[in-house]
Amino acid sequence: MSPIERVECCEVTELHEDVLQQINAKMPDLDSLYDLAELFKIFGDSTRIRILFVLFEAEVCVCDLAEALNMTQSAVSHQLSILKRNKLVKSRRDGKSVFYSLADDHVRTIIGQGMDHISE
Amino acid sequence: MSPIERVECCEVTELHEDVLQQINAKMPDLDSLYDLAELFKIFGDSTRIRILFVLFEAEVCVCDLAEALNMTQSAVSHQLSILKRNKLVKSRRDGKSVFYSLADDHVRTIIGQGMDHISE
DNA sequence: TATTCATTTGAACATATATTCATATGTTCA
DNA sequence: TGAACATATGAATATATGTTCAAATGAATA
Repeated sequence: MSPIERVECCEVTELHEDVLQQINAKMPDLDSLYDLAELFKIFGDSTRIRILFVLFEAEVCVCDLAEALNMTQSAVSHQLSILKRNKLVKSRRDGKSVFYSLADDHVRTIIGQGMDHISE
Repeated sequence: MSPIERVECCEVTELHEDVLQQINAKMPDLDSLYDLAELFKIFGDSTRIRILFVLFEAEVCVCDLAEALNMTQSAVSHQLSILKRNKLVKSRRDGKSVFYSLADDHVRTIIGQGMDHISE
């Protein structure tokens, strides 16, 4: 029988041991938690948020996005590549222009929840 | 009557002008967009995500959190202060210990949506 | 095919942020 | 009151990340 590891904090052992075991049992695996953090990190930048809000309204080309956000086309393109790499937007080339749109409506849901939260 | 500003991109003017006006009309004010990004930024760190998952299960003290996450008490405390400052968790002192818990169930909803997304 | 337009990409830079370390604060109890 | 414990906090450090600049790629067209 393996020795029970001592919990060094709060001068308490068994009680905390119980709680910690229950917590560990329900905790998703570390990979999922990292993925989740990565997902939210994508939404955690105002440029990307603004891009997504534009795409809620219409499919637009890169230069229109730059115009709408009053940013350089390069900066916008960099952020679009992040959004695309994470499958939040998709793109379609039409002649010289590339048009971006939302990959799916999941994005709307997540941002909608966030809006609900900040408007209390 | 003010002159209509020229759109410099894609060699197109009126067509894009239309789209941009429609987009601007529906776009939330910049402050809200910044707040939204700030909110998601909080969730965009795996340490904070792990803390929140622990708090989904139980109200725990700082040293138990440090133990559960295998991190220093100081690092956990710093992250807790961020979560508290943004009203995602609340705290309660009991003797020498300080116990943290979720501020409200909105947090569960947001993280739940995120989990739905990453599990495709 | 040479030119122009739209976009992408890589490197450099500046800024933001997570953790560590040392120390301070707050609480209990002898 | 002094000692021990639990937590908080400030400064320093290392890393991550967003924007800019310059240059490359891709597509249309004269």
